[in-house]
Amino acid sequence: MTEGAAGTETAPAHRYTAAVAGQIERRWQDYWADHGSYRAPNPAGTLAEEGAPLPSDKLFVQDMFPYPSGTGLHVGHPLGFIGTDVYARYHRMTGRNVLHTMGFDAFGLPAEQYAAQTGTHPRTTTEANIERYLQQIRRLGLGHDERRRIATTDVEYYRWTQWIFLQIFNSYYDEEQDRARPIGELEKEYAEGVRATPDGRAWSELSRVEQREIIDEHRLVYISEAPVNWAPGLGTVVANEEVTADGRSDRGNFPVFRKNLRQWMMRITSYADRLLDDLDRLDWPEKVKTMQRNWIGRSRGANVRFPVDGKTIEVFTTRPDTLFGATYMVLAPEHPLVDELTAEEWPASADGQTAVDERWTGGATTPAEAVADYRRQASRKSELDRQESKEKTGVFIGAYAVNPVNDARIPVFIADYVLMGYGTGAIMAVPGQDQRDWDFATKYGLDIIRTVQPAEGFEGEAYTGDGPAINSTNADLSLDGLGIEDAKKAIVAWLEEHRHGEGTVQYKLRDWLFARQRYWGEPFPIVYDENGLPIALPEEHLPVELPDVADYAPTTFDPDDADSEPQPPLAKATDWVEVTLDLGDGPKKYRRDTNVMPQWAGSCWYQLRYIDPDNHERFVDPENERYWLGPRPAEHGVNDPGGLDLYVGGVEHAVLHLLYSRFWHKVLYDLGHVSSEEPYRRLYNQGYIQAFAYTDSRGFYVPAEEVEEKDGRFFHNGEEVKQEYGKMGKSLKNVVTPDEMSRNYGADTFRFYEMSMGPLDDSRPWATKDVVGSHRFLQRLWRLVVDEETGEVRVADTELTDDDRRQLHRTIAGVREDYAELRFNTAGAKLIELNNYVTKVYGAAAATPRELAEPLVLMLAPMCPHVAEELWNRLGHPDSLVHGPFPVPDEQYLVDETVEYPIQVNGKVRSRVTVAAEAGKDEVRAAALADEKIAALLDGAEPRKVIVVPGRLVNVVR
RNA sequence: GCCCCCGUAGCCCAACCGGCAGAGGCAGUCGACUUAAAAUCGACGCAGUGCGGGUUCGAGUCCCGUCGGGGGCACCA
Repeated sequence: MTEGAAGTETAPAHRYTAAVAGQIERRWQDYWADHGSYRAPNPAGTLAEEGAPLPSDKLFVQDMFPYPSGTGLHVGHPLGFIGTDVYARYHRMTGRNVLHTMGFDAFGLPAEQYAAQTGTHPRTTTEANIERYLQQIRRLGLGHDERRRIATTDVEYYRWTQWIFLQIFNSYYDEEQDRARPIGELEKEYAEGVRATPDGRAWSELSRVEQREIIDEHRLVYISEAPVNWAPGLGTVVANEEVTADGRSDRGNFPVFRKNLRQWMMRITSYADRLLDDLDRLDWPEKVKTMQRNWIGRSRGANVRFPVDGKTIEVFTTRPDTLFGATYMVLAPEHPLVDELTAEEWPASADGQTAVDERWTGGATTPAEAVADYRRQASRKSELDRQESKEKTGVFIGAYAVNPVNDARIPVFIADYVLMGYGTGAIMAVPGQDQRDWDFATKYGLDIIRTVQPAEGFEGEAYTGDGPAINSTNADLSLDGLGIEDAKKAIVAWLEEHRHGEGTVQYKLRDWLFARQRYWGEPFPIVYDENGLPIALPEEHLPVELPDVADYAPTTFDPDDADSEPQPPLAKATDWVEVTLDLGDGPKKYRRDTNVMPQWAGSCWYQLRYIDPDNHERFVDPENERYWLGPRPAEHGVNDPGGLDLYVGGVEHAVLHLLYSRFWHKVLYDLGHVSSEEPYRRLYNQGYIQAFAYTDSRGFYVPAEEVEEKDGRFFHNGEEVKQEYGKMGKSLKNVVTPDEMSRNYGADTFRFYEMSMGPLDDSRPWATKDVVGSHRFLQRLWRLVVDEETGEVRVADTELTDDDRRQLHRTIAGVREDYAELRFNTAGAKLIELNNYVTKVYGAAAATPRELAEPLVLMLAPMCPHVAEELWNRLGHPDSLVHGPFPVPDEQYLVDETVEYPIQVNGKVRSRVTVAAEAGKDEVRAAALADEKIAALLDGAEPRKVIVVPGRLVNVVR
């Protein structure tokens, strides 16, 4: 009993309030830091622990690399971080060696742009932002191994990024062995004559420059004069993956132009098959796998060559079986053969009698004029126009090709529905089986020949379904009657035999444009010699440090000025660019490469550096890599590629980061530097926390926290406002920060709330008003252990009832399963349920049984580590619970002695009967039928059927 | 246009292999404490699972159609 209420105007002195939570949280955060509680020992190197046996059971959990933005975090940002922390903590408590840390992807545009505006060095801004970011996440009590923090901007880190670049640069893809090999082995093959030079001369007869040029063509990193995506408004080129569907830059939303420039490329296409096929070995969301599959875009088909006036048009088709139905051809307007093939004047039409169809000429008097006009029109169309209007257009170029299967003369067109960037930039058009070709053919009056018999009742136009081939016979080949697959095999064999083509595979995936004309990124470890050839710096010249420059920004241009040329900031650092080095043949003058790597570079391999963050000899010690990332077939199956045990992040990186990272990892694997074939065995996409925003009648945002709801309408200062749903952001005036949540409720409450809002992979709206529920739960739990008035521990060693044990062990079993399956919302609900039970039974009693209180505290620990530590400590345990124990369920309390069966009659519950748990089907059936309500309903009639589902229910069908 | 995911109570969400629609939280109502209020504590479930069909003894769960929301791809030959 508490004494009289006099003077208790405030809350009891020892209640779990935000202030108490704050003290506890800081105290335990200091304790963990002082004790290095989250340090995960390595097998070898500086982070190995002498004398202590290393658990073979390990877990490597990682969050996607955050960019330390200067604007600070809102409550949505840490969702995944807390999720991984809970998961990591649970496993750490069960005795596993858990590696969890967090670093920063710190190169990138914002710091550079800020530098350009203010003159502050990007490093200064970046470091300040990282510090700010760390303050925010430290307040949340994330159990990171602080020794393993890295930032991509650390010279010691990017030194190894450059080193990996050199590994890739110094490699080529051996198609026979299907793996990357050191470039030196290729050179040896040339030198020994195992491999022939392009022009057949002996290797030794070639000049050094010639030799280098041949070698350079095989490297996995190469310079190419190729169409790249130039964004004048950004002042840099960007990768294909960074261009949106409407032809703008992912970042900044500037127009992007295709332009031929000399640029660094990475030969990711060599890995297309492996990147695609190995998806099957990964435990990833299907959605992400599908996106990668689509991006790689493998299609199997054939290349077919069509003769035209002594020249040849080569096309790629996935439907070589329809070759007999090819009635015309189309080249992309920018196809290099167009100029060569365009006729002097319009020929007579195919039958040689009449003039050429006037629909084909675009009204021009000569084919050259038609082509020029059409090209002009096509180039004026933006990407967006092209997509919006799918109306087919094109012109005849006055030439006829010959279909190799039947010698038919078929007209050649140019049309912008054929893209230069895919396949060979030319197609054979088969209107009978392709809707695009059908549309074009009907518009221009071209022949349509069906070569697949449409299914019965087919009423569409082009028929793309399966069916027997028809109209597909020549002198020595007939496909007629064959299904699509068999017809493909037959025609490909025929094409190969007659040298008209061959089976082949095409990919949408292009090589990775790897250079950016910016300042705040990793410099290339490359110099150019007097011949202008790139030379990889030897390892001992690393790191190549970023020089200081006066002006951090690349020259940007009018976003629409397609003719501008990139001018990188590093080019202005002439003292740095012009360098004298001794690369083995005496000091010579060289010119440094002035590009920097794209931001993706640093995040391609950070999981490897987390493993061995201060290894100065290697980027990662092989023994440590094998321990943390190596394949574990015994646990994950014979196909296990290895990699992180859990990687959590947003789905927006589905293609870019995750594809690049896999690519680098595979190169490192091929070269023998890592034992794992994939970086991320298991991937999980957390959802997004979104928020409501409100606009007033003028369309301006009003502070969301000041809006009141009444009867489904919303008011701000009495004025009705409109509700919107979406992102959290300063401009939307709806930002809620983790800092204010920690201040108002404590970090543990915030963590618990975030986890209990719903499944981790769901997106959902933030609701500050709901947080109080989580806070009340922790208060109630606290109250079971600590007397709010006196602060004394109110736990005693009393005996539990059977009911207590059943409740407890059922909870333990359920919570363990939920934690292991990342179902933190239901784990939380089970803890609340148990807590409510204990409160009900012992809340008013003198004391809470220790046997209930302790497991409850331990099970809470992954989600609310601070308050759990505090209570565990007050319960008399001097050691931290970071490493457990975690309660284990006692099987005997998981089974009930009796089971209550609902009895349905025709599917509707009519009665209930309780029988012994071990009762057989017949006993349950008998008990059900003996029930008076059921007997009454049956009214003496024999039931038609009685279904007994053991442990579930009985259904009586009458 | 094509493909994928999701629609359960006023709101956020549970519900295993098809087996009693409700675990948990918010809000609400009632009660206790209080001079009062807040805080706290206790009690109370209002929907039949977006809609229409189908399969089944039985459907939130499986199938078909449809509507709504979210996402991906988009002339890829």
